[in-house]
Amino acid sequence: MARAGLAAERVVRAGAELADEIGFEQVTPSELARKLGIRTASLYSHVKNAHDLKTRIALLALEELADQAAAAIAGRAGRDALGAFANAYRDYAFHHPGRFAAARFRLDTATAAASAGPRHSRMTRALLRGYDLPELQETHAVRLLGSVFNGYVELEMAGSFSHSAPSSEESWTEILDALDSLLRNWPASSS
Amino acid sequence: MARAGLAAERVVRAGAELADEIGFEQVTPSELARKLGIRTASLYSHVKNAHDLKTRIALLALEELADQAAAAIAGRAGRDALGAFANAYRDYAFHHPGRFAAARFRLDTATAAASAGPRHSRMTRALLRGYDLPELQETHAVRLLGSVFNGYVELEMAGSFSHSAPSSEESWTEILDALDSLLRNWPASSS
DNA sequence: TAATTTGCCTAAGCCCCTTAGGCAAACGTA
DNA sequence: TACGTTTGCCTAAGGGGCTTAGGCAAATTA
Repeated sequence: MARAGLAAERVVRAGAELADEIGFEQVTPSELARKLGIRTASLYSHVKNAHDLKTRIALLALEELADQAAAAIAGRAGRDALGAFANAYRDYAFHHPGRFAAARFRLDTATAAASAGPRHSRMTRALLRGYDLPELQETHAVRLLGSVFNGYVELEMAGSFSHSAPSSEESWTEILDALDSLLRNWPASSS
Repeated sequence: MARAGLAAERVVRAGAELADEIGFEQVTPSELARKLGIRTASLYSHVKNAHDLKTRIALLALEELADQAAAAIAGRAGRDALGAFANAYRDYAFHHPGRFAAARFRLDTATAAASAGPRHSRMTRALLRGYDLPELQETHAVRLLGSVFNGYVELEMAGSFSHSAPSSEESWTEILDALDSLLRNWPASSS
């Protein structure tokens, strides 16, 4: 019999492409159907509804992003790994803005737990093992890095850094240097 | 004559409340009309369209946020000011999640330039004057702080930190300590 | 008081999301 | 090869949201 699932995956993949073309927010059943050259109603054999479509695109993006980040840090450590890891995020956002936005789509708890999300934290933890952080501080550092990567890329893509000198490129490098320095000299907890 | 503008402002204010109640994304002309007890079409005397409505709510939120941040740093310096400033953002997001999301709404260049956005950067710069950063590094630090505040609050509100120990509260304090430490020991540029 | 403006209304068009039910082609199996 | 099943798409239709056009009564100003 014709295998179900394959077609659904093609649809989701087309949705991801569409997201990069017109923005994740603008990805809707009708728009995707237009891209695929079929009637909107026909999409509902492959996807439950608009929310389900966005969720699947988000899951795809999270996987891709995790794969690229994993490849980036393989065989590296310290500032080298930090830069490669951070650039994996930033480059992915640059090349796939719609997918990157999708990766930030709010998933419900169960879906998030089954997604590649946890892989991202584990990789960040692995990255930090190259630094000598007090164990209790590691989670704080994970959260800081996640905040900076997400926050910086979001602001950059919103154009916040493009209307003033110095270039975003330069700030990015300096910020990575600063984070590297911070991780080497993490302050003792005051509490 | 009956003054125009007042009514529009009431409408926008109601829109901001609605955003806090149901989420900024869900704020639409029809939903707002329901809240106000009028017909959807009647809103169009006060607001140009759905996008205009969201833009106005965003501008309102940016102003409010800037006001609160300004009040928070008044008379403070160093780690004290850093904490007060950062908490102003985080508290605002906590008390007004919809408005906070609105403040991150993508404005077109002209609107953004006329918004309270630039005030935010100026305040961040003022904050940094309490630290002895090389002048060329100041912009990088501004961008770092913006990234961390935006990124952390977004991840926190998405629930990313609520399913694992330690508490987000604790991470927040430690991260502020870490940033304070970093600003006091900003690494010399390698380039 | 008279003219004007405001704020809301109904009507209507267009598009989107979603469900229901049908049909032809493709596929696996005998 | 021939049959039955599954798949992938279709049309039809309901419900709702966004938006424009045109009208009317109350409030405001002069």
